[in-house]
Amino acid sequence: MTRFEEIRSLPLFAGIGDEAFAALTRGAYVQNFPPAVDLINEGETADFLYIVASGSVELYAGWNGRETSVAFLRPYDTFILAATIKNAPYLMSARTMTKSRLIMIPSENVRSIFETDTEFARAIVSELAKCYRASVRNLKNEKLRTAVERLANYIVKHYRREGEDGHFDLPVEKRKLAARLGMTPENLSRAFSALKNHGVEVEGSRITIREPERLIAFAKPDPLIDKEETRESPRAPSGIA
Amino acid sequence: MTRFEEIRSLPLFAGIGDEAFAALTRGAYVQNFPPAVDLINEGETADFLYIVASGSVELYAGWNGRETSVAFLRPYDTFILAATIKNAPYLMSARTMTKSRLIMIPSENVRSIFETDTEFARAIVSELAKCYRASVRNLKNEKLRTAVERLANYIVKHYRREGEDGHFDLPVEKRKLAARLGMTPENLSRAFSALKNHGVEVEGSRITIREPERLIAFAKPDPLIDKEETRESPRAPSGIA
DNA sequence: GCCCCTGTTTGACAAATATCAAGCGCAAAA
DNA sequence: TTTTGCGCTTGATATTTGTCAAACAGGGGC
Repeated sequence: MTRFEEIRSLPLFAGIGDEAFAALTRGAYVQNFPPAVDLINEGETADFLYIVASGSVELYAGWNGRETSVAFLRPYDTFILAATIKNAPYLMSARTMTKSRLIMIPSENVRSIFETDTEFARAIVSELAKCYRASVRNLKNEKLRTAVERLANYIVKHYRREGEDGHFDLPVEKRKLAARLGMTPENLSRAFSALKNHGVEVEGSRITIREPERLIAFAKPDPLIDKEETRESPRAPSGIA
Repeated sequence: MTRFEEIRSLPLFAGIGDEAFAALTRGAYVQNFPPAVDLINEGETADFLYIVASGSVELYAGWNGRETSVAFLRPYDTFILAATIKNAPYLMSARTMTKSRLIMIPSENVRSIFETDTEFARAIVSELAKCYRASVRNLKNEKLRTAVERLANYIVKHYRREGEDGHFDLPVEKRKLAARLGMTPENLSRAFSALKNHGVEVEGSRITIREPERLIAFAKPDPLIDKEETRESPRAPSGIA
């Protein structure tokens, strides 16, 4: 029994042995953070692999005075895995969005247990592939869709996730959502207005989908862009012999 | 000695044993393709891992009648690694750009050798991390920069790669470059014009950088967006004790 | 050498998105 | 309750990017 019991059963660790898990968490931290705390900055080198145990974390990046959000993370997402593995500088910064509990595992441990534990190696690869594919989806979303279309698909995704009873609350400030969707807050405001014509109503952070069919007809969600992937790699295609 | 001698020394295979390499290439193909041949389509499932042995390949994706280029590959890039590992559908399509020779390794082999060969596992992870990071750079480039800025940085990158003697030839059609940089051909044309004010001259596919300092001052290249990464993961930070 | 095809450029215009400034509204602090 | 602050919205406008159509240019086949 360790401080890290809560992550022991995560897909990333479920398959590995007790000694390997102990070695992995040696020198690891569990730490609580208030909202809006900077965790890492792009350009720094990767000393830890992070796991979100509770709360939420924003990955973002900047250039030439501009800034954009790349991802919103929830339990039990990991971040900075690629930089950890390559022992390379972070490409993104991270900050807490809400009060959060994070688990920090020394990069060195990740690299060395990777060598000795095949199950862990497989889990790492699967997690990495998941992150990579998420990034490709993100890129397609950005390059192939307009701002209104991105918002429409964001709403469809949450509509499906949070029960399809026709409404949900935005989990983040609108300004952050705007950055995540690659637009300005003003433009997001107008995009919400535009979606009134497609059966969406907004009141503060409460989103009501009056006519799901119309919204979906407009958004044209595509599994190759919008589907959320699990970390677990299927050993065989499900459903097909 | 096998048909696959030419890839035996690639970083991806260099560290693995002869038997493992033989097992990996069992059932593999080397195949020549003319230009503009469709290789795979997004949504299909991954039967092979591809390696570009010669020529060049375009990764692209479409949605709702639109299409965009995601990457241009050269020897000895791999593609579709993440889908191979997760046994999941491709998120991108691929076609040859020029006459190309491709090596195709059955996904099943990749997955099974991954289990038994630690060196191969490490190489796979490193390759995957490289692709992931490239995708993040791609996304930052797209979200943080205007069309003209993306073009300027593209030129700076090639200026540095192809010898800094002040000129180089575009390796692809302008229409494809436009798609890669996330704009229309017409807009690319105008972006080239705009760069005349920053020391760049264009004549057909010949790019001449008259005033590199001015171009670079405008482009503001950033290693966290524009640097090209090697697949090899450093075992320790170089230069620092 | 000439023609045709295709890719590129240019121009005029429209749509999408950003910017700047002001006003609004709600919630926390006084 | 009132005030204040901050995030959000709205309006006016500028910039960026896309669309459509036409002109242009160069290379391959005849």
